[in-house]
Amino acid sequence: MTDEATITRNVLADQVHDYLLQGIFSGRFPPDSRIVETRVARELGTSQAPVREALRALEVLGVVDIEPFKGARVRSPSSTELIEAYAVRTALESLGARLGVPRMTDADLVEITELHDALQAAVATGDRHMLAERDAEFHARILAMSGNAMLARVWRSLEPVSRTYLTLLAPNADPTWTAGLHPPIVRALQARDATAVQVALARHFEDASRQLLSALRNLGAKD
Amino acid sequence: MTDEATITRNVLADQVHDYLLQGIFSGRFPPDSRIVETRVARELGTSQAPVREALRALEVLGVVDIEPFKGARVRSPSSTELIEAYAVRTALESLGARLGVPRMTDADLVEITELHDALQAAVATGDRHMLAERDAEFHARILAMSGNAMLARVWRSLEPVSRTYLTLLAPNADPTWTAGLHPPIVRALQARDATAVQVALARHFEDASRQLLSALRNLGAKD
DNA sequence: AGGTCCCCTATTCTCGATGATCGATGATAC
DNA sequence: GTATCATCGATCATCGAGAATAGGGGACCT
Repeated sequence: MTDEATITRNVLADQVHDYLLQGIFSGRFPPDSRIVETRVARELGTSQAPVREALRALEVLGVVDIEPFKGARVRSPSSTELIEAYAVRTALESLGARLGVPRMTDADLVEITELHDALQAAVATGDRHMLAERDAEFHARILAMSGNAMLARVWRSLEPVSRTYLTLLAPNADPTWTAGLHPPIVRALQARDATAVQVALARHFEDASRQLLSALRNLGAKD
Repeated sequence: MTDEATITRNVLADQVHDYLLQGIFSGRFPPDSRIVETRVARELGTSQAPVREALRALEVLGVVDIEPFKGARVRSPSSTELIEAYAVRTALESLGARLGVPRMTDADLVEITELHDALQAAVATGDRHMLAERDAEFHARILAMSGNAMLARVWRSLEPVSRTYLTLLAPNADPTWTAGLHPPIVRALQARDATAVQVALARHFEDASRQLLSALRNLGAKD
């Protein structure tokens, strides 16, 4: 999975793809901002073609929106969309837990605990960008245990939307509330209790949705 | 959703995209066969660029596989992948039912019943291509009721994989078994019993997986 | 005979240029 | 003063050609 990624990186379009994706996550390309093909091409010293290919891939991924002859702009997920994505994520992770817990090795458990510690450390620093990354890693690791590659792929396709939330809307919210959501999940995993994990995930989702809604309300709902 | 599709059709890349997708579904491009950019371009009277963009989109969709400097070939999902996809599909549809049944109108119910009739008619004719289409429509309609656009989108991204199965592996199996899977779902919907729908869907999944496995075994498992 | 290297072909990948389309700006008519 | 229309700059969409790469077949060496 990872080695494949390092091999595939001889193609400009892929590099541009990563560049843009990272740029979007880091806030360099904020939501709703335009991405001008020629500008990016000049910026990276390439021609338009690879940029166009990358943009088209990003469109399918749901990260940007392309209108013919008008160009690409970064999608800014509406509040409903964010909550919808969270609901789907939870359903997927719940399936992941049901499949994964019976297969979970001790090594898995150690790794997840470590990732959880890293997540908590990120919460402590208050660095939202890193927090989003750690959060993604933690959940992805749980998904990976399921052994269902398709599940991981689908979840991954959903992740950019959720991440946008954490990096862009969270500035108005207190990130420390995230801290409390994950320990129950870890405890349930340590007990190897799949049902408990599912319950913990459901609570995670409910709390996150609630927080999300109130954060959006404070922001002045534009959707 | 549909109007957007008709608007976007002034761009060659999109037309090529549809052309290829249809070609794959119809068996014109069988699994594992190469798709040569220059050939398709000549075939359609365009240059390579739009073809490349279309292929890249199809790759993200999971329909084709692109290896750098080696080209694109139609993905032939392995049996494990198919079953994985089915599991994910079921989880998504289960969520869809839980969200959708409480919102279901009488008109929804009528439409679903009609789609179910159409599905049964397709079973009767034995036309596998049409059967795949009707099956997709039926399930998509249930998903749509949830009102969760993100859920529909994710499900849609998974659909090509499942459809490949019905059109390409089913030749060896008897398609009539599909007929028995759906009436329980419809009945549960008519009773507006979300839990019953979820149970019916779970059964649908189990039966489909079992059929799939035995069909693959007869075919000589290559995965 | 077996293995290694090199060349040759098919195809991908990239580029720079050209045509097509949009949105805004300003001119004209009423 | 307002509404309609032509024009212009910016940007997208497409093209055709040229460099880069993989895979296969033959010549050469051992």
